[in-house]
Amino acid sequence: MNMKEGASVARAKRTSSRKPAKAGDLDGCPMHDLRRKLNAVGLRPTRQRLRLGWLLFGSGDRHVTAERLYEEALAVHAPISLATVYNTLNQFTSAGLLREIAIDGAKTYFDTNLANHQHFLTEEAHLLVDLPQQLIDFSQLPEPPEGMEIARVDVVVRLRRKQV
Amino acid sequence: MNMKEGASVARAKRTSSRKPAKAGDLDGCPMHDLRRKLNAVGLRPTRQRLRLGWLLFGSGDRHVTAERLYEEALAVHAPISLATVYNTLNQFTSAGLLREIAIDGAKTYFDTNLANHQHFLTEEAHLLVDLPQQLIDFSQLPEPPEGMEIARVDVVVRLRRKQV
DNA sequence: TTAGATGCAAATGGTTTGCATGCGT
DNA sequence: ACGCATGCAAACCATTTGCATCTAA
Repeated sequence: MNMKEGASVARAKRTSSRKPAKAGDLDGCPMHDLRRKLNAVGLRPTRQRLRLGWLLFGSGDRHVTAERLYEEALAVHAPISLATVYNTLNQFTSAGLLREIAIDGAKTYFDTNLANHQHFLTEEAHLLVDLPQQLIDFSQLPEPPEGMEIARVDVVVRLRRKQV
Repeated sequence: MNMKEGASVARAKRTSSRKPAKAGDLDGCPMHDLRRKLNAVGLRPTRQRLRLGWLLFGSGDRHVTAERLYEEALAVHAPISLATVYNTLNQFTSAGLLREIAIDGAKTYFDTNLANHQHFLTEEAHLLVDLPQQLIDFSQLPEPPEGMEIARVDVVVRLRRKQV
């Protein structure tokens, strides 16, 4: 069973070049990483979760809404129900694979970048971009009330078109 | 016309004592301030707007949802339609009397504190509290992209019950 | 008198859920 | 085969809107 993974391993044999290619290949294989990632958090690697995972984690950091991801899946002929997109995003989030971003208003964004960072938000386009640097000096966070601790700090820098 | 403002000017003549008790009456009078506040932004001081304004601005800084405000109005026997609460909150906000707070998830909060400040958010209770101090060193805000400027920076410090 | 405000109910839009069917193990 | 996962449609919930009625100026 699972010929595909076998095949991928077989083909993984390249030899030359500086990068530790051989072993790296498997680790670098998106699909393989994905299966591992899902297994690690106890989610079965189903067709739909792999599709979405591929879209989400396939290339750099992303900020997506459920709707957007749904459209992308359609676009690459990987149909999936919108409800499943929502369910999957929520599962990924509570499994710690994604992070929900605090934006007021209607839509919820999901971020594949789990590191501590902040965002630019352009108000019209509703486009989110990671901030290049840390804005907060966490050493001066205020004391939380008795019995509470700081779970996390959300920062959104709202941009508007410059008035001339 | 506008006898009321005339009257206020007349009575505003206070002379003695540190705590201008008697005269303070008018300036301190919530209803009077409210009418002035509404006039200043071009909103007619209707019964409903005065009711809500009284609840909102009557005592210190507040963080409310539309639903909550609606219940409060009922509680003080100042009935008002929920739709009107929403409309009024939005009007107050675009008039600059309130500020919308960026919280992810369902509900929208409105803040009577217009000064630049940040918030604690307790995750279960969904209770918002002003932070006592500025967290951000605004001198180190990153350059916004070409043609954009920073409209504002939202900060939410999420609290959770301390794990023992 | 009349433009603007209100209330109700219906519409909206994002998200969730119930349940029958499908699929991974 | 078993149990979790999926898809669809209906349910949900906060918020908005259309329209007839009311009210402040």
